Amino acid sequence: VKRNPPKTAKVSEYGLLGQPNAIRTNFTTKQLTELEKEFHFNKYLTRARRVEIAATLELNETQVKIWFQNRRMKQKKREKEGLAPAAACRSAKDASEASDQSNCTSPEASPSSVSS
Amino acid sequence: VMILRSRFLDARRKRRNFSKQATEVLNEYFYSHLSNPYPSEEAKEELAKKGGITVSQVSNWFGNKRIRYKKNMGKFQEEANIYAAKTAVDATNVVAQGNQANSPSTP
DNA sequence: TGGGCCGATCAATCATAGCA
DNA sequence: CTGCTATGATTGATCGGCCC
Repeated sequence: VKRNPPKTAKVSEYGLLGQPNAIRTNFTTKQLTELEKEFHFNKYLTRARRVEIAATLELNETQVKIWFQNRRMKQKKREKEGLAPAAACRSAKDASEASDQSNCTSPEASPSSVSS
Repeated sequence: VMILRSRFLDARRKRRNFSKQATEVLNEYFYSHLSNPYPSEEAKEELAKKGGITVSQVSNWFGNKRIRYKKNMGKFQEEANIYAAKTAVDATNVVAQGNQANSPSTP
């Protein structure tokens, strides 16, 4: 249960190649939209689906895999903080959290400021 | 360009700086565990409670702190001296040490 | 033995807060 | 008001561990 610290000799041990390695990929809005859509359909991917999506979005299978992984973690985190801090939000026994977006404590404003 | 983004995808970035209390608690832990600034889940929960913030915020704070500290230790020397000695659970080196005016006050 | 997933972290970046 | 720095949050990607 001990998380280690600086174990990773070097997460960034690339320096000795001079090759712009694994730089942060910037997914396009379209790619993100598609990934998100697929995620709501299935939280987990099958090999076939992964290949398909990767091809469609012009991404690596790994990138698609990692995206889903991070997305699942993100959702889990949201669910967790969406209920805990809302202790005094309602009854504290049931947990009817469906998919996403169901926060009582989200004073989000909708600044409909689009384009410029 | 069109990646103007943020408005819909991350519109929640309406951050507010942490309270003095929270910052105090976090820094105290960080500098008193400089050799291993990785609080356990339990420690994070306690820090969160003490600081009045969420566990995620504690994690974010440590993540940012670790990286930024590493990137420019000199810039944090001052606050390091302020918080360090308090709970010298560990006194391993980091870079430049040598001065230790500890045991000032122990709450 | 190899691949996927989880949990934690890293590292770069975004957007705002805060101060001179 | 302007410019720059401090700082909280987000996220693609990595690392070690676990399971099958």
